[in-house]
Amino acid sequence: MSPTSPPAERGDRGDSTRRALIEAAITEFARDGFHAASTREIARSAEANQALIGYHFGGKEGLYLAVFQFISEQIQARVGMAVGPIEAYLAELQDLGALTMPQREQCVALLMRLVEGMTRMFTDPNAKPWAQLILREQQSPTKAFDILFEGFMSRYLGIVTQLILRLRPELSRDEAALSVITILGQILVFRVARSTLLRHMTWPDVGPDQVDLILKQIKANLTAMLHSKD
Amino acid sequence: MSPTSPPAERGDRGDSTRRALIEAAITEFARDGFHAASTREIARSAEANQALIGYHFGGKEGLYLAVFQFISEQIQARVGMAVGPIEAYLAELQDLGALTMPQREQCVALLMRLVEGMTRMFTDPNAKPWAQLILREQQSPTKAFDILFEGFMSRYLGIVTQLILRLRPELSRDEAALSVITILGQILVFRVARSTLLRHMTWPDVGPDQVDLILKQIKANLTAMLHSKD
DNA sequence: GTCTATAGCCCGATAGAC
DNA sequence: GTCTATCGGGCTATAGAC
Repeated sequence: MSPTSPPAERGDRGDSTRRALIEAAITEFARDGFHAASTREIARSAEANQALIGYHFGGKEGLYLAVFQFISEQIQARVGMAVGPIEAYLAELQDLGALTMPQREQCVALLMRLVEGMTRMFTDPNAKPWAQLILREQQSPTKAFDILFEGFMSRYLGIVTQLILRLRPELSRDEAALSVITILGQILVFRVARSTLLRHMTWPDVGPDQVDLILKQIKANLTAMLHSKD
Repeated sequence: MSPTSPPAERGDRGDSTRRALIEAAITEFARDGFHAASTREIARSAEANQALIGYHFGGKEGLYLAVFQFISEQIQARVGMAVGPIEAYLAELQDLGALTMPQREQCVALLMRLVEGMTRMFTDPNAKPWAQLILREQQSPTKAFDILFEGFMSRYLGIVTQLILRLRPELSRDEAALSVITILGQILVFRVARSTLLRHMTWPDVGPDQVDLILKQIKANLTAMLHSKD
């Protein structure tokens, strides 16, 4: 079955244990990283036996990878749904030349929706552990990073880049790709530099009202970037 | 003298040991975080005795804080130099109304220089351990984050915000402050999402040529933001 | 598939000689 | 200030009963 299947048998019991261990592990690994998490604490939090980590995942590292596999699947289910239709739409436009005005507006709308979705995902308090794990993995990538990149990042960045290229055809592929990274930066910063954000803005927290302000700012920047004449 | 002085005596020997331990600790703490670093390994790398960490810094945590004190001072020496004169210039402009064209151009030039300095600092391979430590501290801030924020972040963000406010007087203080965060994001992303960057751009590494491209992109975005009419 | 028990290792802190 | 030696504890992995 899946590459992380237990060596023997199938059954609800084992599955629910695996699931509980993964969910507990997400919290623990996110808190202070791989090394700071202990398998004892994960097992306690999952109300499972510590030895089962070895049995189901081969060890602490196997559990870590299973966590990323799980997260990647969850995000694909959440974001990937929107990506497919856009890829189809872009393929449709492919052979055509310059965009008509309605097509252009449609592309802008799609771009905004993608950016909004990603921003909401990264600012959602429920996704905090995911975000922390992903960010940590970026700075010293292990095999887990490949799972993430292949799982959803690659596709997401790809369609955003294509949309930018459509909207600013004078850009080279590299210029468009680089501008996508700066857009990503404007989204990530609200998770990455959260402490700086709160202190600089003197916000008590990032709640729904703050997310609205953040989205307004990012969208305004994006609009400005799309109208830029350099 | 300094708050982290050893409890007794003064001398070159102790100072150089302290310094060696701090520099070794920067590397070790940066690698995989506070918990993964071991005092034994730090001492070995500093060619000092492990027990001296307790003597000079009170323990592992004291050494961690001393590392951030050191980094904060280094960055202040590097960035702070530029900040003082700009603060003075902004104070000069304070009572005046709308900017004249040459004043406006001067403000844009100062802003660009600040952004370029920060970008170069964060992309400099030598600063990689600093950047890693700073970023980790943001996500689960300890006392060390206060050292950083008070040490240089606060002043830097303050003058950038003031420059933006001068250049776009129609913005509220909060709008200007938020746009500064998105600028910060465009700089940080090249460190934070380094793995994604390399894979997405298919760059082998971030060298001087890539930094030039990055700067060009960030400056173009900034220009677009400053000319935005919303 | 789940459990207990433990082997074997590395850790941070510190007492005490110099 | 620097060193050696060690204490006490937490860790992962695993053997073996059920």
